[in-house]
Amino acid sequence: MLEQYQAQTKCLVALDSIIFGFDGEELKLLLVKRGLEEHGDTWSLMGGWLRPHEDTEDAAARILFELTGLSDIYLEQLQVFGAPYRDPVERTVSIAYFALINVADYKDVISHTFEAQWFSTQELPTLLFDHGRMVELAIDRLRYKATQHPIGFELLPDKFTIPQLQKLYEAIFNTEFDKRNFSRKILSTKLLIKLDEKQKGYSKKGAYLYKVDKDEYRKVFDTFLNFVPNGFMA
Amino acid sequence: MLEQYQAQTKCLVALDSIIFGFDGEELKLLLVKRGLEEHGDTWSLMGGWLRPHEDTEDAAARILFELTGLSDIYLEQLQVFGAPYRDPVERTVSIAYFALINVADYKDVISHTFEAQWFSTQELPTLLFDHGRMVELAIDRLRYKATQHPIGFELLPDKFTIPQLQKLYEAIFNTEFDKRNFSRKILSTKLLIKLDEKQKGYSKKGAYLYKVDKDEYRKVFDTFLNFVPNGFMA
DNA sequence: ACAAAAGTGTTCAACTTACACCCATGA
DNA sequence: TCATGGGTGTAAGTTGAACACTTTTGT
Repeated sequence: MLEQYQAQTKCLVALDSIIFGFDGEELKLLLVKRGLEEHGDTWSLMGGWLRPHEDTEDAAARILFELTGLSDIYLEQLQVFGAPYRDPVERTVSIAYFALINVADYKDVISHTFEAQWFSTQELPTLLFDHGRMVELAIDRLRYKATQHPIGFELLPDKFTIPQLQKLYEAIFNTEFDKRNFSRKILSTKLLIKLDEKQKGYSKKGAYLYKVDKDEYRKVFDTFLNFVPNGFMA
Repeated sequence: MLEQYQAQTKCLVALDSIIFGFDGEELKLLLVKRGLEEHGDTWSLMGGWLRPHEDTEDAAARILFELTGLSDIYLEQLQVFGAPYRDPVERTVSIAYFALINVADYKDVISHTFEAQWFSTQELPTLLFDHGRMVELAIDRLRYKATQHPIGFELLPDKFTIPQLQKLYEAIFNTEFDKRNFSRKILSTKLLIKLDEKQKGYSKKGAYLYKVDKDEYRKVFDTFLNFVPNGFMA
């Protein structure tokens, strides 16, 4: 009975993360250049190996922490990449994740094993293996997701202004929105709480700061799939 | 340099498919009871092992073919399930896929290694390992997807009627729609071509048969992510 | 005083929803 | 002839898109 298990081939399991950040103007990706010993000086996604007794989600979070020093961040499984020769050294199945982090939180956490750098999603270098395809897919998925879920907040600091949020969505979709319509729509979700402070410095007038109503936010997220929807069909 | 690879642990990689079907009334799942030697008489998803030089997508399609005799069917990666002890026998990472098949095409392809049976999604048996969670996730995903993509056609025969399609969507969302609004909306997509035939037998009057405009269908699918959308944001 | 960004309202078109009656046919 | 399911139109409400001016304040 258990010979069925013995007879099967085993694979290395890697976890690679597409790490999105937003600097106020552009959507960015955090890429690493691994030490020379490994894959020369090709930029690649942040990745690592699954440990023997580790959950795959936990492993992705661990690896992300090792690079950025950040924990408790938005991390979603993207897809498995399992072409047989994707890694020429040895058969490896890679589970790709995408992460949304607030660039301001990522304050020069220096990784000693990796050289890390933010790249604009508009001009990325050539990436290792199939990492380029992973990135394309992740951008599509981020867009898809952002149309349906109020996911964008994950990329901003705790307090932010509506113009900042608009810039973020404009960067995600690579387009422009009308600010009157944008603010009306965003406020109609009731997910934002207006604070008494204004952000100063960026503009002369200053803009009101908002924070996310976390309870509402979670509610929207969890109940999202239980409705009868109105996209293509309903 | 390559010791990095040697030092890593390897896992078994399984592929498990959630196979959806529609019988005209209910949304169904095809489950199998593996031979007694293996996991007793617990119902489970159709699954198998990744072969040494096989792409993961190909493997999922192969396993599906082995059970159903069907090829070239809708198959989408759902998620990896990688909890360390999910399979008590040996560490196995499972890639879950969901498949949409037209029940009428699956005409008693008898699997000699497996006992297979359709179950209503409303009353499923207890499933092996974490297969129950996979199923829940797959149903959510099918709903999500069906709101955005005209994916439902995959579950119907080549020629179908609008009332049939409506029943299908009602089964997917477990709700009811107004038939006037439904047909207006479905026809507004321009994805259906009305045929000159009527389906007889089911109703006295008979209903017009339609087929999918495959070119349009592909177009919609491929371009779907390139628009600026109107869900939560845009 | 002026430049730069923030904030706010209205109108029109498109879409969504709710709702009811006649049609064709087989039994 | 009647029971069953198929097919169609309209009005009201809601939502989305387009559009311009006033406010604040740092320089």
